[in-house]
Amino acid sequence: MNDQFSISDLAREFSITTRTIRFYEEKGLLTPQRQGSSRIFNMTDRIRLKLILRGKCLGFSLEESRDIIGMYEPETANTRQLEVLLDKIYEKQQLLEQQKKEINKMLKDLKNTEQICMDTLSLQSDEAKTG
Amino acid sequence: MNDQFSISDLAREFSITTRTIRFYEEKGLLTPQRQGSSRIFNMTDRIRLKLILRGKCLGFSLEESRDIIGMYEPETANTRQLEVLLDKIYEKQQLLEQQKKEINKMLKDLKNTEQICMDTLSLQSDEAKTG
DNA sequence: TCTTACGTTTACGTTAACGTAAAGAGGAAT
DNA sequence: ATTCCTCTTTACGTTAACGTAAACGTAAGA
Repeated sequence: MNDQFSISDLAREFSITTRTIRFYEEKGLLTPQRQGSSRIFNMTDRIRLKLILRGKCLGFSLEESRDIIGMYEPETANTRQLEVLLDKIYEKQQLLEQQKKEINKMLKDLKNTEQICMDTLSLQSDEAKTG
Repeated sequence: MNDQFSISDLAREFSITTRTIRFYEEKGLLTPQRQGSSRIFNMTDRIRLKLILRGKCLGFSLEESRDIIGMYEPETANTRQLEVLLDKIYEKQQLLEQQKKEINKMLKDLKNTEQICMDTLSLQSDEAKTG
């Protein structure tokens, strides 16, 4: 079945440990089915895991990732919940745009330092020739 | 002097605690001068602190920020160090570009969910009128 | 002179996010 | 039958990044 994953399937695919996956379940971020005592994950679980790891890569806590997951699944929400959700979405969008700005600043600075490094290196190789 | 900051000056400016600043010094990320027993920070310290906090916002550890700081101050490096530094810079650039991609994915998804929310809400308000 | 505000060091406490080890169950292969 | 592999639960351990509290020094202001 294309929609069935064991815990080690997912662990392998995303290069994490099974402990990590169990921990996420413990925290309520994943809710796999059971076959006997073994966990069976489906596509929804897989996507959630992907979101968690993406959030992690961006410096989000698991609690923030929990929010993010909620933002991806608005189907069950009522009007009030949807409004709260929209607010959260706006907020998160602002934060992401801000992060992009910080990244761009850092990239610009790194490019600058890169140039300095290369200039210095080429200067040193010149000195080696003439000195 | 425009280039002198007390610990609480910086704490106030960046909305962090003095404990945090002392902690960064303890870890060797900041190296303020002393006036008696009091710490005196200069512009370099301020910039370093800014870099640390920017890194933090992007999910970097203090050790990674230590690396970043090194990338901003290549003056003292010799040839070998510069080459290592360049490698680190390339690596960090890759990572930052990757982070930007993740952010864009997430922004796209959020925009999508936002639309769904708004559609659902407007649908519900229609139902309220006709129901 | 006393309080208030700021600074110091030392040191134990806390939280998130897992790591790691122990002890065991269930199924497949030799 | 036993070895191997994957799975389970329980539970203590660990690290980063500070928080918090105690106990103290110093200088300004009422």
